Amino acid sequence: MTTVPDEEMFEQPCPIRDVLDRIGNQWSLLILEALAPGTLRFNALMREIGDISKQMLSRTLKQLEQDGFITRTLYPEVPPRVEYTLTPLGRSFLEPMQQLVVWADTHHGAIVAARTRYQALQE
Amino acid sequence: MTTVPDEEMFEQPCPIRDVLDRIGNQWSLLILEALAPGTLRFNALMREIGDISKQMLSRTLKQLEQDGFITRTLYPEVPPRVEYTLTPLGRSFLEPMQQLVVWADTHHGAIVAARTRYQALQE
DNA sequence: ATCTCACGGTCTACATGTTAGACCAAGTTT
DNA sequence: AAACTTGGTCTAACATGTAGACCGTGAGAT
Repeated sequence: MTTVPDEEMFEQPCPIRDVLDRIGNQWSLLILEALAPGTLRFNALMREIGDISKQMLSRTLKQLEQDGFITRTLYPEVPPRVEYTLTPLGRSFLEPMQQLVVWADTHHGAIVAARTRYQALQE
Repeated sequence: MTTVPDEEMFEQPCPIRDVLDRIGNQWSLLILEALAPGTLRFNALMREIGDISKQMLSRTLKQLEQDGFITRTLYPEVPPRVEYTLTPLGRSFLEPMQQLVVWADTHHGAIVAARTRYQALQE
């Protein structure tokens, strides 16, 4: 399973997989959402998200910067000020993501209901 | 950080968070996508996805079933046959998800370019 | 003048999540 | 009768995520 059988060598960058692996995780999505209203500083982001560790915030921000979703601006003051802002690419991603958020909001009730139903069947 | 300051007690099920925590991960998204064309059996799903472990597939499927995205049908034959199918809820999720896939496909080039640019700035 | 806090991180030890692979029971193929 | 198939579960190794200490500088409180 580490080595893919020769028959299906789709290890060549499948764009969907590549992108989904990056943004398809709680933190990236949440950070992007937090940045949607506007620029935020590191600690402000942390407060906004609430339960992310510094390390994961730092690491995920670095990834998002690498992939061109956000820019990182360091103002060499003291104490240091670092601002994170969505790039046009990042902002363009907000649209499909909003669809997702709307879907989540709309169908949340159905999901909770499904869970309850499932629970009931378990006894 | 374990205990949220009293001021911002949004521990009440934020629907977006709740839903995103579940489907906001590689495997859920990938399984849902694999199931989009139609019903699949356990091992077929594993082959389709390619690099998921049995345990994670099993666990994620159980979650998706709980949340009402898919149904699990066991045919008591031997060897056992188990089929996974999207529910209407699951199918309705495909739409915002497709938007995301289209976005990924469209902007993949830009992301790769951003990575290259970032790499170049590092030396 | 010293004590403490804020800033944006990094580092380390621990906790949790994920993986590969053995194992299961029973029927079908070799 | 030995081996393979099915859909999983279990375990031990490994990868990832967490909390919390720590850093240096400057400002405000004592």
